[in-house]
Amino acid sequence: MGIAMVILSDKQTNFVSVTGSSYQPLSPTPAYKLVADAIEREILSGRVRPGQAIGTEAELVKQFAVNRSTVREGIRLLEQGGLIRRDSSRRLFACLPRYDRLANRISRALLLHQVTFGELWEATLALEVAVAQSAAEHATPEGLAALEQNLARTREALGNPALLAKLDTEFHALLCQASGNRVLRLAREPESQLLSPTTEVIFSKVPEATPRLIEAHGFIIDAVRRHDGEAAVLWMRRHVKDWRTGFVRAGNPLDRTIDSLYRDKQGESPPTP
Amino acid sequence: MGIAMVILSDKQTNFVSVTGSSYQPLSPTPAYKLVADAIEREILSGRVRPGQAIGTEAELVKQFAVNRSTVREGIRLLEQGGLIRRDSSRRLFACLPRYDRLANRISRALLLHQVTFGELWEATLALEVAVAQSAAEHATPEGLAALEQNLARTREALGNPALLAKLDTEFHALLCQASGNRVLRLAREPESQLLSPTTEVIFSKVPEATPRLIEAHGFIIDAVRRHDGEAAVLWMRRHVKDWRTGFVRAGNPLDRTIDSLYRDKQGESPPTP
DNA sequence: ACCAATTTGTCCGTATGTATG
DNA sequence: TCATACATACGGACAAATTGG
Repeated sequence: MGIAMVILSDKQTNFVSVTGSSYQPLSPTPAYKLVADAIEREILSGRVRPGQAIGTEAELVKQFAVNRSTVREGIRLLEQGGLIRRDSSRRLFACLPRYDRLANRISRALLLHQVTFGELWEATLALEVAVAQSAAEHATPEGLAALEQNLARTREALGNPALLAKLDTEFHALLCQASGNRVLRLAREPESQLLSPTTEVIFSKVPEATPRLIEAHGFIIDAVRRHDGEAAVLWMRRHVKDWRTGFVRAGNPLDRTIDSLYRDKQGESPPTP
Repeated sequence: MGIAMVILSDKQTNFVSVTGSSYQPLSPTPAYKLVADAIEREILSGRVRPGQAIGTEAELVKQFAVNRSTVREGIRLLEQGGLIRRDSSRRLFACLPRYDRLANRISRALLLHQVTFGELWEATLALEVAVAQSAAEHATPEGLAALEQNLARTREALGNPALLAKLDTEFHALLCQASGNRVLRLAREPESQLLSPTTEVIFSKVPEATPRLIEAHGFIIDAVRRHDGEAAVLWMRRHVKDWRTGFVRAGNPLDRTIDSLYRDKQGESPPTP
């Protein structure tokens, strides 16, 4: 019922009385957006915690005194934004926006903006180096174990480009997880999504890439184990640069757009939610 | 009309005939989502270029053979996702997802995930250093002029924390623009949004921060002018570290959550679209 | 395991005000 | 001025799922 008050007061500000006689409409916000905003405020302000239930549609209809379709339009806005979710029983819950959904959006946007491999690589270098540094500072034994297991599996994947690419992507994700930095995790996800298809091509076209990858991953793990940030950064930098070299050796120019890479692999569609 | 075919064939795959007698429903995708997906495919595949017009609602109704409400639900999904837009005449156009909208989403998510200043700072350091490097390599005279103008205005803003914070934020945005790397631009935007309120606090509580900021900005501009990436990186690193120091001097622990900072400044609401 | 009430998903038709040409 | 198209909102219908006995 608190929500209803909010929206009603908002509605009143849609019109401002002007001294004298007339009224001036002030960008009358649509009702469905007022509904969405009111609920969003509840969540962002912390009055409704993630995981906590929002009322049923019927309740919201009563509280806001609007039609169910209107409530549903507002809800759809928030659902699309990842702020609320429906569980199996389809009741509404506040929730934390999921990383992968956000990352998907960003990947899609970068594709449409026709960013080049070079731009993507530059950002990746910066982020991966930061991840290496942070992982060396914060890694736990469990994180290290996961990395070592990944390396072991990589050693057994020689000659299997698809699997190698998958394991390489996983290695960097695990390293970032070990760093415990959620901002880095969200920032590197889109780049990772977009670049993984290039990795496979490199492994199939540039044979020497595989041993160098295994060497680099091994040294990075060693550095992380010793909490030696400098060494981790050094090897990570080398590793990421190697991979740019591989991309060029595979016959691609650095200013090739990422979406042209996807367009070539006809079957594979770009990241879709 | 090509779109209509797509959706019709999709509809048929909702039901799969099983050898013998019965039919098995296969997660019947709602009609409005089929509409949205069909249009999204057109855009992502490049068959519809950003800026190009989509049909009117009535045309889509005919093509998909569904009710207008259904078309509108689908359209709203894409509009919310930033893939299509309406111009002044309300006709539908494909468009490039806007950076600031995406960045807003991410900022909101990071807030809700209760990331700490430390996490944010770590990512910012990495990205800003990369920006400095890239800007030194790619900056044009126009980009440099904009940076210099920003610096001049900063020198005149002494003692005005709010304006200083605004100009500092602008400086880093301009530098990133000068680098010409759109991936970096999108990656650093959310961090920038979330951290700008902390900047203001620092300037008001830590007097020595202002001259150090002006000094650093000046040296960064010099380095960029000389295309001296190393110097640009050096000064940027110093600058970003300074700012962490300022945050601590202002009395905050590094593991303070960002949303707690926003909650304190009651008036200022967190980033809303 | 069955039934009845509730809730949600989906879709349709209509109405009103507004912007466009 | 008028016709058209659009945004918004409402009301309702029916199917399917969920809940609570």
